[in-house]
Amino acid sequence: MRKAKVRINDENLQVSAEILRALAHPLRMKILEFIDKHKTINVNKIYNTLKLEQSITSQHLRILRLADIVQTSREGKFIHYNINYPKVAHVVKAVDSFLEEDK
Amino acid sequence: MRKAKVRINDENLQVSAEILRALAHPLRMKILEFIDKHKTINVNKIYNTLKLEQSITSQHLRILRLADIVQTSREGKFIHYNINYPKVAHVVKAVDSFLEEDK
DNA sequence: CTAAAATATGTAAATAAAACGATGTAACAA
DNA sequence: TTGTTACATCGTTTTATTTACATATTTTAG
Repeated sequence: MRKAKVRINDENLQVSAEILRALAHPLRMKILEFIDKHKTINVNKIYNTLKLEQSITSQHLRILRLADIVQTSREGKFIHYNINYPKVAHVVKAVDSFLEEDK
Repeated sequence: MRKAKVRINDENLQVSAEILRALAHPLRMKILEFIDKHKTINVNKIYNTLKLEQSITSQHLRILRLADIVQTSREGKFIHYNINYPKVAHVVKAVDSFLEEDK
């Protein structure tokens, strides 16, 4: 099956690299997996369960938010995090088609 | 289509993050794309065509080599770089299944 | 053997990211 | 109100990455 090949310009490279950077941290991946596992979950649960510092957790969540990898919704005092699956799928697809043996 | 869900341990997280980090740099992505485009190519062609410094190019290639994203073969004075597609595919698949909506 | 070409590596300086602790803000409960 | 909980952000220190330049290594040509 022949796949479409995406030719990438410098701006795209910058953006793609930024998103990959956001993913490329063990703690962030762990947090993401945790959110994923629960579909939606608040910050307290994340850092208590994973035994992380509150501020560190918030900072990593911020990076994920800025990269648009997660989304939030407030419910009273709580802020629920959930994964932006379309975005993740997009990233995966981008890396996939960016380097593709079958031209 | 239901996909297999990979539960990931700390070591896997570390390894995945390392590979993603190697990918997550605009210049490295540019170099990778260039290698990809040519299937196999030497360092000279890379830095001359992309207008990069020789040592910087070598240093980024080193990072890609250590992450096992590219492979090399020597032919006389020249060292040919080519992409380790199975590895890239593996990374893509890992990210893909790591965060997967369909459980 | 010596010189030059192709590539890699060492290292210092610059820059960026991470961690840490403290403070800020919003929502709610008393 | 005031206090407390949930979360975010700020300022600083620590650590990692990137760049830049010089030097080293390997191979080949002369």
